[in-house]
Amino acid sequence: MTVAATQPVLRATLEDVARTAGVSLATVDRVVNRREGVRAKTVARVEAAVAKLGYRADVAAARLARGQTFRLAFVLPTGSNSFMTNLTEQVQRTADWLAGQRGFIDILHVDVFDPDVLAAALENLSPAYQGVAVIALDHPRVRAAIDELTARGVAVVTLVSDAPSSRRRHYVGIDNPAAGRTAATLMGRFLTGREGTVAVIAGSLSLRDHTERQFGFHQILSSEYPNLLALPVIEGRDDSERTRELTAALLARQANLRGIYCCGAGNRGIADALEASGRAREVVWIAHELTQYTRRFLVRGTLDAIINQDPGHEARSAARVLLAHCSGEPISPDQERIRIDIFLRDNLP
Amino acid sequence: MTVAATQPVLRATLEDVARTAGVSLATVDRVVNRREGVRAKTVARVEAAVAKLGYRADVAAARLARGQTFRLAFVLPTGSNSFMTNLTEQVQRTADWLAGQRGFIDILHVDVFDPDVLAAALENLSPAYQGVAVIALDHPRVRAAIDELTARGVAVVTLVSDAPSSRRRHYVGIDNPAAGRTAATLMGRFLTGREGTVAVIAGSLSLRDHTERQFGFHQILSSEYPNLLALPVIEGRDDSERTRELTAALLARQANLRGIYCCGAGNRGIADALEASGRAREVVWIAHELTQYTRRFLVRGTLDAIINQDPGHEARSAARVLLAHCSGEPISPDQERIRIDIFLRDNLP
DNA sequence: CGATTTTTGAGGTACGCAACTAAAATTCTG
DNA sequence: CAGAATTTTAGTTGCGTACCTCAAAAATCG
Repeated sequence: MTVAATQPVLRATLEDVARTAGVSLATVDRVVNRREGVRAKTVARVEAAVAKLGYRADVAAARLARGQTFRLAFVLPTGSNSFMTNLTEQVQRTADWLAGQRGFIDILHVDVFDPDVLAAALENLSPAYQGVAVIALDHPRVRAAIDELTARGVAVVTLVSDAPSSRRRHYVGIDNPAAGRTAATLMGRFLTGREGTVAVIAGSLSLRDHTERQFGFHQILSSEYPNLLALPVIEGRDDSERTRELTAALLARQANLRGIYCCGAGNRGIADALEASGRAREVVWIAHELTQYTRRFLVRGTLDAIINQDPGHEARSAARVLLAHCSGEPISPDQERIRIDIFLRDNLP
Repeated sequence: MTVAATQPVLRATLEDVARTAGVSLATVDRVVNRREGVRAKTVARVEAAVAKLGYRADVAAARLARGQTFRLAFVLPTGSNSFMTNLTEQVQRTADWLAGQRGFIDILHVDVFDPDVLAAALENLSPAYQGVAVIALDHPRVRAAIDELTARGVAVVTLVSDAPSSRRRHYVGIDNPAAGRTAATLMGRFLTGREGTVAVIAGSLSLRDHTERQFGFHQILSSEYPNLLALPVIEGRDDSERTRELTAALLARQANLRGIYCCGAGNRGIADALEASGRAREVVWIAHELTQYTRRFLVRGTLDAIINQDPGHEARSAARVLLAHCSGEPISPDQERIRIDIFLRDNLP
């Protein structure tokens, strides 16, 4: 049996470092916090002592001493679908957690789908916020609003939906073209050896994430699965009833429909239409976001796979990134990358 | 635009609560930390003040004041495969992070596959540790060692591989039968409409996680996909060369082999054999754990899907759970559940 | 060399909480 | 009802760090 990395039971403090380096506490403080006014020679002595003792600042003590607090704003959509409801709940949880860490999150409900309303909300944001997470729209006015916030020194991250050309510091969300490609691969492989058409249903073509998913989906489907023909995109406007009607019409019209990829919301409508048609088992249906409804459809076998982004991860990641930016700490891109989850009936959490 | 949950910019402190309740700091402390020796009437007064001011303890200050440190041991396998190497690295990272939080992790390298060696390591563990994470074996002696640690007041969590009948406090890892079922569903659906045999390659039948995966795999394959016949399990002993030979023999023997499910390690051997046979594209291969090798095979198209458990999540989760147990805090099961990831070429992180 | 600048030391305060001791208030006992 | 026993409360200290001031020491310069 070998033991690695055995650490001292008692952690070294700043004072220990000062003693072993033969300097005062103030000097150690200057070196550790990279303040100026210390000779290179002394710096080296102190750093040697730090290395020797394995000194690491106690984050609890540091935070307490610094005493800074953070105010963050999360701009989320009003009302809206199950995914957004979940996201809001997760942001609320994150807020509860952050409250113990000197961070405060205010949730602002805005009609994020109207660029003018969203931009106005960002423009009129209280200057009390050091960080903002926003479900963005890739629209000139919104971009301008984000850029202005950034210029004012406010850290901005986009959440779920990006505005890539803006000066936001970070995007917290999945790679949507890749999500679309993932859906296409699943669709193609689940339909190996079968010929026919595949329908693509989006919420709206003006939503960047939806168009990106479609793009990825079409890219793979057309290049890898020539047996499947993608039909023109249907806009369901994320509305269940409208989506149900459109799906029902589609099923009536397309006898050789083999699959449906829904890259937006309104899944309840698709389930209704599919189950009413009696072709639920035969048609491969792939949708986005794990919700109470999609979960049920998946278990029942109507839905074949769910592409998911974890709203809990997204909320926590956004908060972590904003906090890191506010306190000048680095972030580890690895841990903040939001994964594209695939859920089948068998690996549901 | 509506704003929710606006919080005070300045957080209320214990002193604020004491002032508004008209009692001393010490009394508030007793109430908040549920110590005895406070009249019911006073308790009510304090709690009213807490509620009114929205008081939340500052975790940084609390940790500092408490001043307790934690020592955790992670018992990991010596040498071993890519997954275990990744896991070790992630545990090391977690240790670095914890060092700033008054927690110390020692990594103990042990031959975890030998029940006697593992049990002995656990039995001889220094009493300095308040928590232990161990890649367990479900073996009487190991169980007994875990139970004794628990009896001694040490928090034990099993990592990756469980010992369900022991008194471990928690299992940090995936649901292995579900992982096997997930693999079977992917296999079955990728092979829709084709008939033939499917090989199952395990590391060793004495490893609980491997047998559980097989169980789940067979369960679904036999009930849902009668077109596919599972061959008797091959033991590759997690060794690439041995696995290569076995796979090559298998390919030579079974002309109608349609799929390979490898629920252990040794994937490099499978890739070699498959690619040498020229049937890499035709045979559906599903494996576990995303490593530098499996990633390459997936991108190349030799491997069709990876079932993964995130070692970073597992390391952090184990540390969080142990810490929570040590300081008597509750854990949120939701966040600590390790997901079964499915990776295709398109959603690789 | 003295004057000036740079570097260092010593000491202090504050952060918000936990844990301890001592004192006050209450209840109980004879 | 006094005095002891007990419960309840107040007051204090210390955790490890950040940040500040002021003076002393050292180095640099003209």
